[in-house]
Amino acid sequence: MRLSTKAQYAVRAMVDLSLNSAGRPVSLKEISRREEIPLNYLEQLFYRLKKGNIVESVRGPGGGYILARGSSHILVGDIVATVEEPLNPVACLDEGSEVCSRISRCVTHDVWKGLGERIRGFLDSITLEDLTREARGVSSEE
Amino acid sequence: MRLSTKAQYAVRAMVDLSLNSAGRPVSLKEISRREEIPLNYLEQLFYRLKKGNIVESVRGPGGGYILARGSSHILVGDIVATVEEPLNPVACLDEGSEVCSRISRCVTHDVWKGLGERIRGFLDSITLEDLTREARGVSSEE
DNA sequence: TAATAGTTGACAGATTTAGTAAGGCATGTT
DNA sequence: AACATGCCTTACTAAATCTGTCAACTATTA
Repeated sequence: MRLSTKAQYAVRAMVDLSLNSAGRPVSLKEISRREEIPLNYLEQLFYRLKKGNIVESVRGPGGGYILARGSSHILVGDIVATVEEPLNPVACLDEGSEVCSRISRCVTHDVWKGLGERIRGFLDSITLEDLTREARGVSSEE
Repeated sequence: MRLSTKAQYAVRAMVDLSLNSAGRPVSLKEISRREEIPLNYLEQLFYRLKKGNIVESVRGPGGGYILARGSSHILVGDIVATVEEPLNPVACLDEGSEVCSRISRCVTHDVWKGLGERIRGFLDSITLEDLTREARGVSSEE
C-alpha cells in the first residue's frame, strides 16, 4: 500500500514552487537543487502537472513554472491523482474492468471502493496553501 | 496506490472460510477451488494469518483452518496488515527510518502520516462478520 | 503405516518503478 | 538572426517488488 515516489516528489516540488514563487516563474533547476530531486525526473512530473492544469509554463530565458491558480484551490489530491494514474486500491475499480470473480466478489469490492473514496477524500481535504503555510511555520521555528 | 493481491486474496479467503465453516475446519483445497486462488499461494497467506493469530490450523485428515476468534472480533485491517507488511503510504513512516530530506519534509510527512491513519481507521471499522453477513445477503438475492 | 493436510524455504518469471539519456522545440534577449 | 535558456517528449535500463511455483518436510489420524 505504498504511494509512488512520483507522488511524494510531486507534492514536495509543488510546495517548494508555491513557497518560492514571488510572482516570478520558478525553474525546475532551482527546485531540483533545493529538493534534491533529479532534474530529468522533475521534468516528467511537471509535464504531467501541466497537462493536468495544475501549473503553467513560461518558456525562454528566466522562464519556469507558475501555479495555474491560487494555492488555496489546488488540492493535494489533485497533485497525486495527476502524477499517479490509478488511485484505486484494486484494479477492478478502474475504467472498463472485467467483472470480479466468484462468490464474495461484491462484498470485498465495496470495501475497496470505500477505501478508495476515503483516500481521495482525505487528500482532497488538504490544499497546497495549507502545506505552504505550515512549511513557513516549520522553517521559522528552528 | 495499489493494494497487493495478497491482501485482496486474503480477505476473500477469510470471508469464504467464515462463510463455510460450520464448526468444522475448512481445508485450503476447498477455498482454493471456490475462490479460484492458487493453492500454493493460499498456503503462504495462511502461514502468515496463523502467525498473526487470525486463524488456527487443524492437522491431519479432515483438518484445515478455523477462525482464531469470533468473526465479529476479526477486523479487515487485521487481515490486510498481517499479509501486507508495511501499510504505510511512504517508507519514512516505517520503523527505524532515516530522517526525510530538505525543507518541506515535515509538512508532507504529516500528510502521509494522516493518510496512513485514515486507511487503517477505515479498514479497522469493518469486521469479518460484516462481510460475511453481506455475502449471505448478496448470494441469496440472485 | 499409509494417507491427509499443514509447514516452510527457495526460487523464478513478469511487472512496475525509479531514474537516466538525449534530442527537439519554443521563447526571449542581445 | 543567433544564441542561451529551459521546457517537451520519447526511449531505455537497472532494480525492486509482486505473483506464483516447486519441492521436501512434519504432524496427525484412520
